[in-house]
Amino acid sequence: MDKQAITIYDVAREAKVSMATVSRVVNGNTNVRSETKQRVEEVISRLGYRPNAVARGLASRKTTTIGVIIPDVTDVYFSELARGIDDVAQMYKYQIILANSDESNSKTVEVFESLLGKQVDGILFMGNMFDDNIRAKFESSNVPVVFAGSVDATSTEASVNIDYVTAVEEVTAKLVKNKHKKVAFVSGPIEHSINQDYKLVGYKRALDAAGIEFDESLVITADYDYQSGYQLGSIVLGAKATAAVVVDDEMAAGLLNALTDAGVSVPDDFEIVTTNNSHLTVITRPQLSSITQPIYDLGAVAMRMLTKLMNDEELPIKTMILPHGYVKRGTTK
Amino acid sequence: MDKQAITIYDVAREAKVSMATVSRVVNGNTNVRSETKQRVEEVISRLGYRPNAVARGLASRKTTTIGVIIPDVTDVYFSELARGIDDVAQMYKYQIILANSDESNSKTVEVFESLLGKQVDGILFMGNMFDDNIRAKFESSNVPVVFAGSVDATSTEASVNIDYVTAVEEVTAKLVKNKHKKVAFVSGPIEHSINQDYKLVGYKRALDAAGIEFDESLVITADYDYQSGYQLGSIVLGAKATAAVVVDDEMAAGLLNALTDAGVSVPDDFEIVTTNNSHLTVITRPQLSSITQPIYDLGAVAMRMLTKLMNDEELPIKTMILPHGYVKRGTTK
DNA sequence: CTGTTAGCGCCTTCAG
DNA sequence: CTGAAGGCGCTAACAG
Repeated sequence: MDKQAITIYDVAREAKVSMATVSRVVNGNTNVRSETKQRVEEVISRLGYRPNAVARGLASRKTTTIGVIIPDVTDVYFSELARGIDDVAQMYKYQIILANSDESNSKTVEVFESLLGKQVDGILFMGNMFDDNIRAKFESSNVPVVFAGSVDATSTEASVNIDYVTAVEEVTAKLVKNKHKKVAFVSGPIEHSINQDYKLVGYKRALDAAGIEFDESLVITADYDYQSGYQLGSIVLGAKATAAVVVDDEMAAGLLNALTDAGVSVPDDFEIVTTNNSHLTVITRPQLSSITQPIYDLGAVAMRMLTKLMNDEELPIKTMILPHGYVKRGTTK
Repeated sequence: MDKQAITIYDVAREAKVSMATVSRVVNGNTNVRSETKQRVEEVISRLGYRPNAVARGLASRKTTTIGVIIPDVTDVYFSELARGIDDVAQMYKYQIILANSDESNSKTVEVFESLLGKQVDGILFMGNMFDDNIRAKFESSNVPVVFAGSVDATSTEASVNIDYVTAVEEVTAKLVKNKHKKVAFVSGPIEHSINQDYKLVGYKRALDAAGIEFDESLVITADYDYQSGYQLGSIVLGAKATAAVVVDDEMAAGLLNALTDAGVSVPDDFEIVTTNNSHLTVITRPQLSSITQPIYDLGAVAMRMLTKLMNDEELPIKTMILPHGYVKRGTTK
């Protein structure tokens, strides 16, 4: 009861050619007389021959498989990225091995190693947590890696992102312009490079530009989920903030509902801007104003870059910045 | 610039043993003197040897890789299932090749074939769309397949689900008990077996039990997303329904907001029950009452079943039914 | 245009 | 307990 009943040999015998010829037609090599090619193709479909990708991978040293490291498929932001990745991967005939890392360094190392063992042709990395150990492993491995919707200030890998600094700076400026003196920066774990080295920097720049002094107590962090956001409600209020830039839609939804439940009227008494423009932003009442970013495209472009890298092509630009925007909804005035 | 610098031969030479011995220690074969075993292990870690899974797969005919067919990673229901799958897969040292099908028959066939080509040891299928063609392919393939959170009334594959019929019957009964004569059944595509052969059946049973005649015009279908749900608002109202059982949380959120925006007060003038109890149910205002189901566990158990199948163990029960429940929130009285 | 011949890196009998 | 040898199914020169 083998997975594989018939092999290239069976086809060769049946078509009265050598296995090399069968291999040629299967791989679209043009050096085959169209007559024999047709004969082979006929036998292939008659026998239902399906090339064994494992054997092919061993012989050719290419698996047409890439590894995708994702913090959590369950996160809407990352799953949208993954969708973009998968669509262009399928387009280029690559399969995807997906592995959740939970943003844990040890798990990341583990799945990375196992991906290398599987001889993937490339790796797409999503996540914002790495230590020097991981960075070193990435750089010393011989497979191309590209970061999708994820940044590491000190990494030299290729990546696709938006300009997080400017995006956050812009929305913070909007809030400041609306006369808010105390704008909270509601963030995920501050040790994540994307928060510390990018979004927070944008936030500070806007404050600077407006001559507002940075206040550490307005930087409020928690996990990227609804419950955490909800629990932050009282903390944000306690800090006397009257507006907030939130780095995650789930958190923003939680914060919004907490404020509403506490009798704070949004946007009249408090304004909120979130960053990912996921479908959540439209489900909450009022709907969430948000930075917009082409999440799907981030994934798609990253995958496209990876195909080039795997094809030993040079990348004109290693760090790709896609355009962002802003959509005003009900949580801002 | 090979992916694989050092092979089993290198280790063998360095440790002054044959490659067979190295293979034995790598595979945990006990027939190795502990002394030589240690020597080999020392060399392995010193050289940083990492077994080539592709070569191993070719030689052993096992890839420790499974295929996961998912309608759309972006869907919260399925991504939660996928998370359960991945977690126990990692536990059993299996890798996952993920492929989106978009519930399209042609795409499903395509990814299924490509998964077989990759010599996966098993396949986990999520989705509710299949024609006889796919069914036949599943059944004639030599790799085990299990359905996770997905049903096909005429399939003989192993599967893990909840009792959709009863679950929907129960909540419909609740609504009927609240004096509603016209309860809408808001469904995804009715050609999906899960809707047609399960949930709709439960809905009808509850009606029957209450002596209410089934009214075709109260079966309202659309796509499984927020926008579709929102657009259904006027249709549901047009059908004079005063309550609805909705088969998808995104749709339910859309319907809820549409009704609210139309000035219909939920739950006073209209009651809604949804089915997946995803985090969306808690974000909407009022919060959505919902059937509860152990989505993560559905995936986890399905993966566990698959490991048994791949291990040629018999399954005591082919169709696993996990318990469901109900949580009352703000959209019901 | 087609066939022959080596491997790819590892597992797995079969001897010893 | 250990080594030798033959594949697994396919690709990739190399001849012809």
